Amino acid sequence: MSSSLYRRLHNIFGTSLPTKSAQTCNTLKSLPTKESKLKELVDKFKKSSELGKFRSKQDVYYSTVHRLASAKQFSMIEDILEDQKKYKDISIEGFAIRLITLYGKSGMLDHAHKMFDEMPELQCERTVKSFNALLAACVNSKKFDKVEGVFTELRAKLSLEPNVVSYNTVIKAFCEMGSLDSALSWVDEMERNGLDANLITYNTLLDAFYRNNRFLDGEKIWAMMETKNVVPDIRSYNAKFRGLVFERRTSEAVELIEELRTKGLKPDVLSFNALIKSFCNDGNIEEAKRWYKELMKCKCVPNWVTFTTLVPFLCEKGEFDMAFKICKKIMKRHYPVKKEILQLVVDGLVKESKLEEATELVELGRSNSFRYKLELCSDK
DNA sequence: CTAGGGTTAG
Repeated sequence: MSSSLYRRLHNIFGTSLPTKSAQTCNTLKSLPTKESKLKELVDKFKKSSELGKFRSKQDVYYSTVHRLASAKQFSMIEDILEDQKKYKDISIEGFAIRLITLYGKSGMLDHAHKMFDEMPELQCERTVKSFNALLAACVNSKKFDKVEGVFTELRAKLSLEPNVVSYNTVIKAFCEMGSLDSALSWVDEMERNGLDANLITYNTLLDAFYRNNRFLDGEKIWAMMETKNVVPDIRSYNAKFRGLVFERRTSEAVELIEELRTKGLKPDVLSFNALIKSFCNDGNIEEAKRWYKELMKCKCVPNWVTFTTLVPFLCEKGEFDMAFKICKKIMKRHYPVKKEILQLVVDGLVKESKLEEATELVELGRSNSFRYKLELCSDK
């Protein structure tokens, strides 16, 4: 192998020493730290918030807060969200809900709760929707054990009537805690209050039961749906696929594809991923490949999971050409890719002296890092 | 603008 290719392969996987120029950069220039860059972002965000049009862009709020949360800059999140309370929008419930949701997704449940408590003094009406946003904030912040308390306390104190969404959120919390039987008893509770479980309720339960390897109970939920005339959708089927794959019942998974098709549903990426995984488990590469092709034929988009299940298996079987093709497809969609898997493919291609392909993958890997796009002040 | 359900991880 040429030495320059070798060096490039090692650079991309980070196993070589930093280059001279990088060292110089770090020592002499003292690059702006991540925090100071984010601080800049915070200031820009607060300045932009003065514009009413900016405040209506909720996706910018979500992406900015998400970026700060993944950098663990929680005080910056507090900074930009508390700053929003001075605008008249805060008396619109939808805007307050946005802040509650953002705090919840950032794991800041106390802040979400405080926001909810402050709504009356901010002249903002509270309905069951903001109540539900607070319940969801418990779930999103993974403080699942807080849900029940918030539910009972607020129902008593504010005499808000919970609806299906409220119950579904509580049920989700119990599912996440693995308390599946409590989740079921909340379905009863909800029905005692005159509310019917809907498709979302059932899908939440199906997902939890099959995921916890309680296949027979999953089947019981499925039967309940039928008696209540709730029509399963592709998510219901995908939950069942997970159960079948876990139980290594590959042929039944194949039959399930046929079944959902007769019901007028279309399998999606998750369905195909399940089939691919099942055949990989069985060591059946031909069928795994066939289902990948079927996925492509159905105009589904292979994703991170497709990649992670299929590519290592292809490498194991020495099918580096197909592994290469799939890697290219995935990386062009800018999914962050596990570099250990990429390494397997590159090693295989190098072993087969397919240096051009190996180089191409390495180059793609270099540009594969996730890029954050944000256009602040784009509406000035 | 407004609340609830899917694989990873950003």
